[in-house]
Amino acid sequence: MVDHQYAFKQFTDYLRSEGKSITPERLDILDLVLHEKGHFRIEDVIRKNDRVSRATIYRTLKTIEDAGLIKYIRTIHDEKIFEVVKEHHDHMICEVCGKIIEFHDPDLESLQNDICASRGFSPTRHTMKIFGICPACQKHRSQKNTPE
Amino acid sequence: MVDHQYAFKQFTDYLRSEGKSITPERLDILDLVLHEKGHFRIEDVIRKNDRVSRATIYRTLKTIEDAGLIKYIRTIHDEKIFEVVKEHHDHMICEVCGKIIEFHDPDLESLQNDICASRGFSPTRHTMKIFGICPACQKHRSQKNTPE
DNA sequence: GCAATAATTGAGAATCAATCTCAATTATTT
DNA sequence: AAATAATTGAGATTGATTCTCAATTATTGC
Ligand SMILES: [Mn+2]
Ligand SMILES: [Mn+2]
Ligand SMILES: [Zn+2]
Ligand SMILES: [Zn+2]
Repeated sequence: MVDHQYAFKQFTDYLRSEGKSITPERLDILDLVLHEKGHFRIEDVIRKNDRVSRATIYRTLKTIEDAGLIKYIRTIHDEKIFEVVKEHHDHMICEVCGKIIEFHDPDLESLQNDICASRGFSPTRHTMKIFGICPACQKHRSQKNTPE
Repeated sequence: MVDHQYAFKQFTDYLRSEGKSITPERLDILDLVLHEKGHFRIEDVIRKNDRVSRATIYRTLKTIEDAGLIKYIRTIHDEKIFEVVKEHHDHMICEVCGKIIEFHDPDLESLQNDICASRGFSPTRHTMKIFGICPACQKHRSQKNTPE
């Protein structure tokens, strides 16, 4: 998981370095976000919070993103899905149930860097999403299709 | 590039197989799209066409996408960018000038498949985007930063 | 080819997430 | 604590995309 105290320090350091104020609204949203398990949508944050306005939630999520503490991916239906930034990883997304599986492969990462180097491209970050069918959904399917 | 005649056949076959009509509007949009070089936006299609309505353009781009003839990626600014589907490839996207560089690496592809196999995930497709700085923009930067 | 039937189209309305406005409030600085 | 600067909230606005439905066009079966 993520060390909340460290995340708060990161965030307040970022705010100070940018000349931005440290407000209860910003700290509340960060706190809420840190308590989310896995992936979440903006509407989740709006729903779970009755104190901070919609406008400030949008503004603050962008600020937290700029601080490097959250990021988002897009589902197969093009929905924005946020997550707290941990170690770098990529995603497998099930096209049947929508489940998101995180993975990390050092060989993949270094191969990507090699490919960039060979083309003179200087990479800063990447996203990779593999769409397909997760193990659980494969089981369901094979059961349904099994003749009696 | 892409064989236009073959693309039209693919599209009309798809339409027939789905019980959809073959209309001048649909063929016009496909023709326009096939003549686009590289990547294009919906607004480009709307601008370049004065015959077909906006609503039909949206509907038809989705239909052409469903037929597997175009797909889209998202830029760093989250804009939808379409392209005609050719051989599979991935993208490097310059964060300075927005340039999109296509690449394909067989080792990368097979490594991805291995990773999926090891986790019991059955992949159907993937997208990978590497953000960074393209060779041209690196030159500009080093020139600007060079002391006189 | 022609009538009957089914699908598509276009113009504008509607939707909806995201952004903007600006006066009131709150944080920061001195 | 006062002065200054930044932020917030409520609601308006935007803008891309989708929807509506009557008019038009394509398809199907003679
Ligand atoms: Mn993740
Ligand atoms: Mn491409
Ligand atoms: Zn699944
Ligand atoms: Zn560039």
